[in-house]
Amino acid sequence: MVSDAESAPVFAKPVTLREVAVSAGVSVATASKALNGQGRMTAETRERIRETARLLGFRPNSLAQSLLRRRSFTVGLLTNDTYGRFSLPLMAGVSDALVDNGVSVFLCNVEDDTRLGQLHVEAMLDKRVDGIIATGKRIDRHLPVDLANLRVPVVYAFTQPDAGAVGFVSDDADGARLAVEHFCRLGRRRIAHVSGPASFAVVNTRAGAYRAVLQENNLPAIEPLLGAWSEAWGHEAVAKLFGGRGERPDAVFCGNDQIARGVIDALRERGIRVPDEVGVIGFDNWEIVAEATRPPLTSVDMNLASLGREAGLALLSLVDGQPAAPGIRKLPCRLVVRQSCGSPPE
Amino acid sequence: MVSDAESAPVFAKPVTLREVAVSAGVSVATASKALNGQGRMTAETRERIRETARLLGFRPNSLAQSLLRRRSFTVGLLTNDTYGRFSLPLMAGVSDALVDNGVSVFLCNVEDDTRLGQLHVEAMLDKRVDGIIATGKRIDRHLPVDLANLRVPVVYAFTQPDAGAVGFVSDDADGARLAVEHFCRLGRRRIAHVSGPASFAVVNTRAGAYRAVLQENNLPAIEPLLGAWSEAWGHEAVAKLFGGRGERPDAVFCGNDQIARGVIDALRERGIRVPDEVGVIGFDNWEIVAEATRPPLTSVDMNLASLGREAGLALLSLVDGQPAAPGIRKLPCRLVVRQSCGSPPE
DNA sequence: CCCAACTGAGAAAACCTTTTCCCAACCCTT
DNA sequence: AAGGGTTGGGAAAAGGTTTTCTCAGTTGGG
Repeated sequence: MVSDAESAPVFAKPVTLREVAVSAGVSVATASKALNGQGRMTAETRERIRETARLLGFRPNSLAQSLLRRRSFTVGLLTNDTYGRFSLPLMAGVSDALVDNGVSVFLCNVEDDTRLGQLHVEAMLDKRVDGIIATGKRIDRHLPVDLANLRVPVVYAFTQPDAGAVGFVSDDADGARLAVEHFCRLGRRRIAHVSGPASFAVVNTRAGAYRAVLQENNLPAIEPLLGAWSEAWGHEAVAKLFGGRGERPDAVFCGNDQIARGVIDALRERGIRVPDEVGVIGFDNWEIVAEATRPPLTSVDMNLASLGREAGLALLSLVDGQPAAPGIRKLPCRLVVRQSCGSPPE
Repeated sequence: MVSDAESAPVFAKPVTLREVAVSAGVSVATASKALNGQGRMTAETRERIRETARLLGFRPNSLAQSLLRRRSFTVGLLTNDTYGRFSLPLMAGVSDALVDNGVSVFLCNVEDDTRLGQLHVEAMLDKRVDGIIATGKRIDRHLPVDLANLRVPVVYAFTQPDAGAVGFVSDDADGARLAVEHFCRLGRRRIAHVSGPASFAVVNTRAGAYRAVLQENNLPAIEPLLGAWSEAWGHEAVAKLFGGRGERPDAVFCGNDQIARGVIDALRERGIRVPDEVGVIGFDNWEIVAEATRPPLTSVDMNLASLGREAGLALLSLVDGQPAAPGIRKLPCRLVVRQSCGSPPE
C-alpha cells in the first residue's frame, strides 16, 4: 500500500548533534568536542563519535553556529550593475576569493534605487552578513546607498568609496600607457585617441596618460576625440580622422572595444588596411567583441576578476579584525595582444 | 585625548529584543508579541513597546528567527553560466521575484566542476536555504550536480530538470514561429535559416518550427544551414546562400544575434540592401548587438527575466508546501521589431 | 456571594551548537 | 592511606527569538 505522503515530496529532516550524541552514547558536549577536535577524551571515543556522525550524515546547522559565533560566513555583494559586463568578471573574482574561504555571497542588485538599496542593506544586516562589498558600473560614481557607519566592514570595488573606506579600482592611466607605449614600440608615429564622453573620469585619466606618453616619445599631440561609447561613434571618428586632407594617423587607441570595432569596420569600408596601414587597440578586452572584429582586436584588460578577488580578500581580513589603511588602491591593467595592432618592424 | 579605540573602526553591537523588553519594562515574550502583532495586551502596552523598539533601532536577528522557524528566507541560485548573457537576465528575474518576498539569494557559480558544485550545494544546505534554483547556459544540458533527493525543493530554469522536478524553459518553437511568420506576413517568399551546431537541442527545435511554418504557408523549403554561433559563420553562410547562381533568399532567420550580425555585415559587403532586398531576424535579442547592427536588428526575445521570475515564484510556493506538478513548462517568446526585417508591403 | 469566563502578561521550552566550568574516578607519590 | 594531579566526560549557559502554557486578577451572570 502506498501512503499518501508519497504524493508530495517529503523532505528529510536534517540530523542534529543531539541525535549523534544519543546514538554514540555520549553527551552533546562531548559530541561537539569530538567533531571539532576540541576537549579531551580517549581516541576511541572520539573516533566512535565521528563514525556515528558520518553514518548519520550529520552536518552542523550553520544558523546555530553563526548565532553563537556572531559570524555568519556570509557577505553581501551590492551592485547597481548586476547584469553589465564589468560587474560580471568582478563578481566572479569576489565570489572565487570568498568561496575558497567557505564564505557564501548574497547577491543584491540595487539598480539606482536608493530605497531598494537601503532595503537590501538592512536585509543583509538582519541576516548578519560579516561584511559588504559594493561594486558599480562606474569607477567615478557612488552607489545610491549610504554604507558609512554600518556595523560591518565595507569594501568598494570598481566604484567610488566613501570617505575613509577601502576601495579597489583599475589603474586606467596604466592601461592607457600600456596601449600607447605598445604602439610606440611598434614604430607608430601618429597615434590618435578616440574615447567616450568627457563626463566619465576614466576618459580624462586615459586621455591624460595618452598625452603623456606621446610627449615622452616626442610624438605629435593629437587632440583626443571624445564622443560616445558606441560603434557608431567609432565610425564617426574615423570620418573625422581620415576624411580630411591632413596627415592621417597610423594608429588609433580607442576608449572601449565597441568604439574600436566601429573604427575597424569604418577603416575597412574606406579600404584602409588594419593593421598594415593603421593599428587599433581597444579597452576592456570584452572577448566577445574583441574576437569578432576583423582582425581580432588587441585590447587593454582591466583584470577585473583579480580586482574582485583583491576586494574579497581585503574584506575578509577586515572581518578578521585586521585593520586596513583606507584609500583607493589601483590595480594594474594588462595588454592582450591580438592582430589589430601589427607586429614590430623588422 | 583620543582613545586608541578610534584608530580601528569599532562596529556597534546590534540591540536585542531583551534590551527592548527591559527598556519597556516588560518580558521578552511580551515584547516579541507586541512587535509581531501576536498575543493579547492593552493597546497602550503594545504601542509603548513598539515605540521603544523604534527608538532603540531594534532589528530582529534573522539567524535566531530562522533557527526557530526552520525557514531562512534565503535561497540558493546555482548556475554554471554566472557570467554569460543568458543567465544574467534570468538571474535578475529570479532575484526580483524573491526580493519582493523578502528572500535573499545566494549566488553560486559552479562552472562545470562537479566537486565545486557539491561543495556549494552542501554549503547552502548547511546554511539552511529554503530552496534552490538551478540555471545553466544550455537548455538541453544538466548541471554537473545532482540535485535530486535534496531536503529542500529545487526548481530548474533554462537548464534540463532532473526527473520528477519542475522546470521552466523558453518555447523555442514559438520563438522561431514568431520570426518566420513575421517574414511571411511581410510578404517574404524565400526564407532561409542559418543557425548554430546541430548538437544543440534548440537548433533542431527552431529548425523544425521554421520548416513547419514554411510548409503551412506553401513556401519553398530551404535546408537550414547549421554551423557555429559566430559572426564568422554568418559571413560564411551568406557566401553559400548568395554566392551561387541559384535563386536568392529574400529573408534570413538566424539562430542568434551574432550570426545575424555576420549575415547583415556580409550582405552589406556584397552590396545587398537590408531590409530592402533581404530581411534579417536574429534570436536572443541581445541588445548590445541588436542595436549596433546596421540597420538595427529585429530579434526574438526569450523573455528570460520573466522566465526567472516564474521560476522564483514557483520555488516560493513549493517552499510554502504547495505541491506543484512536475514537468517542463515552456514560456512564450516575443518578437522585438527593429529595422532589419522591413515594413509590410503597401 | 460564588463560579465561570475572560484579560493581560510572564515563565519556560524550543531551535542547535559551542564552550566554560565542574566532577568523579583513577594514578602516583610520600 | 592521604593528598594532589590527571583524565574522560557531562551539565549548563549562551546566542536571540517565538510560542505555548500558565496564572493572577477582573468582570459578568445567576
